[in-house]
Amino acid sequence: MTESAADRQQGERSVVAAIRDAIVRGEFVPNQRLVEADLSAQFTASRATVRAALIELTNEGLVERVQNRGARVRAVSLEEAVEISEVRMALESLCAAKAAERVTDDEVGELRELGEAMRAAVTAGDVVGYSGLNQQLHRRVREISGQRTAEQVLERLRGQSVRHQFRLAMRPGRPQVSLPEHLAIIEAICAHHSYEAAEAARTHLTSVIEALKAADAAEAAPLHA
Amino acid sequence: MTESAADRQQGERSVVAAIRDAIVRGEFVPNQRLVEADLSAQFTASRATVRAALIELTNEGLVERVQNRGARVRAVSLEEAVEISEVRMALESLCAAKAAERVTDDEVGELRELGEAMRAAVTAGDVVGYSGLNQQLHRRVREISGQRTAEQVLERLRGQSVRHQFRLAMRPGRPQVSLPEHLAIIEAICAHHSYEAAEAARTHLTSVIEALKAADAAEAAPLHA
DNA sequence: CTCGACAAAATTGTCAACAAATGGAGCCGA
DNA sequence: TCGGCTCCATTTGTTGACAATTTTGTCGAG
Repeated sequence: MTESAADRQQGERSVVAAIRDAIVRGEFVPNQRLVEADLSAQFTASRATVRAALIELTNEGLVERVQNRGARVRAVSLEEAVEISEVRMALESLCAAKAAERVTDDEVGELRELGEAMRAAVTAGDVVGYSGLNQQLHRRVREISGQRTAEQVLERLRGQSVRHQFRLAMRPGRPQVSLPEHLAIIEAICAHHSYEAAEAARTHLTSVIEALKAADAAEAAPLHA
Repeated sequence: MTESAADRQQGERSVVAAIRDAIVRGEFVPNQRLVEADLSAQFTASRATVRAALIELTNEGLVERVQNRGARVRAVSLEEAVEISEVRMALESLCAAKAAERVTDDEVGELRELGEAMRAAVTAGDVVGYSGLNQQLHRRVREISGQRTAEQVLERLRGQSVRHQFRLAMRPGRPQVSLPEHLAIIEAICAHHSYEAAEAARTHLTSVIEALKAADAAEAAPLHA
């Protein structure tokens, strides 16, 4: 059951992808030990291949490795999630500003469509769909910025915080808060206002950080069910 | 001769360090092919160990790897160096702001001493010493900020751009320009002025970017020797 | 019953050999 | 001479086995 779709292709690349998927999808929970022999059997790859994959995932920040003590799924604390969001704030505002300078007419149309789709998803109460569009928007802005260094860093950080992001998206009322922030980013970029775009990105990430803290506080005191 | 200091210890960790050192020190030049068997012989480690090291260095951005075609030292173009500096601008200003909020009295003394040492090095014309103090300052600011996520990202980027940084430091007149910028960062942090600290960091990195472009343009036209 | 030493099991680190893929040299034919 | 083909040398990808290390379990002394 666990070999969802990635164990038929072989090779290190696919093993990396398979383990990453398992972690991101929550199949492997935080702090779970990742024993090389077990993974080797589960993904029908040699131990060396698994080992290489674990090294790669370690540098992506998804796995923790200690000498002679093996690897485990890295657990990102609230504190770390906030740190990650702060770095994202710095880098996404940079990307938003650059995107506002470089965006083409075609891309303006594309972004506006994305914005409309997001608005529709929120109206329809489609939380999962909105979450996907959300990621799509952030990725597209990074791509348009042409800042590949920032893009790579942000992509890495996304993997680490995806669990917190998902939890956030599920909180009632959250989409209604983030939607106008996203639309503000889109409008600033489409209007080629780089300073405003950066500021809108900052505002959005500040809101994310606040929501992260609030969500954690709420879940730490589950006395209202 | 090439086994400077890292071939007596054994293990993957030391091989990683040894190869990284060789790249950073310029022993391995950009685009040089890194054949696993050769490295294996040079560092007296097995090929598997070398392979693991190359994977790790790939994720650090020092090495490029293509399937079935091996690894080579990654060459960072001027364009990429500028991108890296832009990301550094975003993150170091974040760290400077945080450092200004959290700096202790002891650390204030330490930073001021560092500043004096830098001033002395410039006065004495000790370019290499100044370069070292420079790195020390940037690292210390990152540490004081307590932003470990940003710290890790910046450390990775430093490795990639160290060659460009070094070239910059060697340009005549450069220390005289960057010294006051560094002192401004120090003063803002020591005064607990977070906004000014961030601004000073921005100013400094902007200057770095300008100098990078200028240095490249000058070296592209070497008609004055 | 607790603590420490010792032994056994599990797990990672390392190695050498084999299989597959790539790039180029040389050859053949037009 | 040039284009394309085959074959070969080089290099990477993968596998299984072995060595070193850590952790766990057990036993006995106090």
